[in-house]
Amino acid sequence: MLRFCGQEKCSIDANGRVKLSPRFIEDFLQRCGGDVVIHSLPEGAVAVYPEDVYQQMRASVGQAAEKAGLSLVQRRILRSFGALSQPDQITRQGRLTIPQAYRGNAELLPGTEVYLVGVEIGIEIWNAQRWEQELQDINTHLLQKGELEMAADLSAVNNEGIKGI
Amino acid sequence: MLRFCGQEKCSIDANGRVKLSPRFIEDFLQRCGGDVVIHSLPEGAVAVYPEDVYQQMRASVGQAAEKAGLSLVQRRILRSFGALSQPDQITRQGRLTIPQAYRGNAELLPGTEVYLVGVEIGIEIWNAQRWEQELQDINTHLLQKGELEMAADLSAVNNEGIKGI
DNA sequence: GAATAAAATGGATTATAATGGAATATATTG
DNA sequence: CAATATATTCCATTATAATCCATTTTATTC
Repeated sequence: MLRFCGQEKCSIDANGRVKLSPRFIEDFLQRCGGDVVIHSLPEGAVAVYPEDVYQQMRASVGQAAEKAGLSLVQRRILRSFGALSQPDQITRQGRLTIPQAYRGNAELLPGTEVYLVGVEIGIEIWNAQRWEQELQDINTHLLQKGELEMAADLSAVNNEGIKGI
Repeated sequence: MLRFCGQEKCSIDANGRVKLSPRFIEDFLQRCGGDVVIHSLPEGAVAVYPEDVYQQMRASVGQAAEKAGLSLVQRRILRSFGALSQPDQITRQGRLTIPQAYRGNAELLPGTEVYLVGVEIGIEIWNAQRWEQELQDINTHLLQKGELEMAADLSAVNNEGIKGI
């Protein structure tokens, strides 16, 4: 079954909350009972992951916590995870409060238009304008990659001859 | 479960105390009953660790006590832990007094705006302005890293050619 | 060593913000 | 077009944060 996909446009209420679409609510309830982790992304948006998904992501980066604190570098790593992530709850009405501290960087202040974007392992919340820009950037990148692939296909003829076709 | 994470903005009261957020209070009570160690960080902030976390960090530096007095390096390590750390208590109202001696270096004088920052193994208390700078530095670094990864994705096409066709 | 002054502590009060629920408006479906 | 479902707004309640004040402790001075 396909989870956490599609996009929905909606707005942030006066208290800094978003109401999720029924599909996303269902996805989160089934996956984690509504216990999620909000993560502030450097590209200017926030991600919402089921708690265990976040734990997995976090663990893959490593860094046994207690050894840290000794070096400036390790403290910065801890900060970048600790400060930029925090637990949250999807209420029984399907609402989610965006943490105060993350609103500025993501431009998600009360009243703004946003997109809820499915990213397969969770969702992301984007300022509407920014999301439209991001979509464009993604497209540009994919097109560039496509061009490079076509070029590589041609140059392969010189180097190896044709295998596949 | 996720502990010691997120950020909260608040201010230092007239007597040099901060009131922790309920989440941090809970984290400390569960972890150590409110017995913490304050450590003055060279980057200009103070860290608050549960006592046992601090002990572990301290232990990982080595059995300095026996070797003490033998080398300048050892003596300096002892000093940096001895002089720059001291025990403290989170009161039953969730307040924490910032030791006089550490207020200057961290710019945490009575009346100033601060951030309480979760760092997974404890929290850090930052002067608000300084923290905003630090966050920006962290974000810039993460963004740069991201850009490099995107570039690598493109150049991978050249190296591998097309496999699929 | 006693008295005074300064500071620190703990509690309580007030103001502000977050929360949950319900009602209304809008969109979607049959 | 009617009925249902979903989104948005509003309001009452609760929780939280900041402020103030009385008490205790510590330091200083005579």
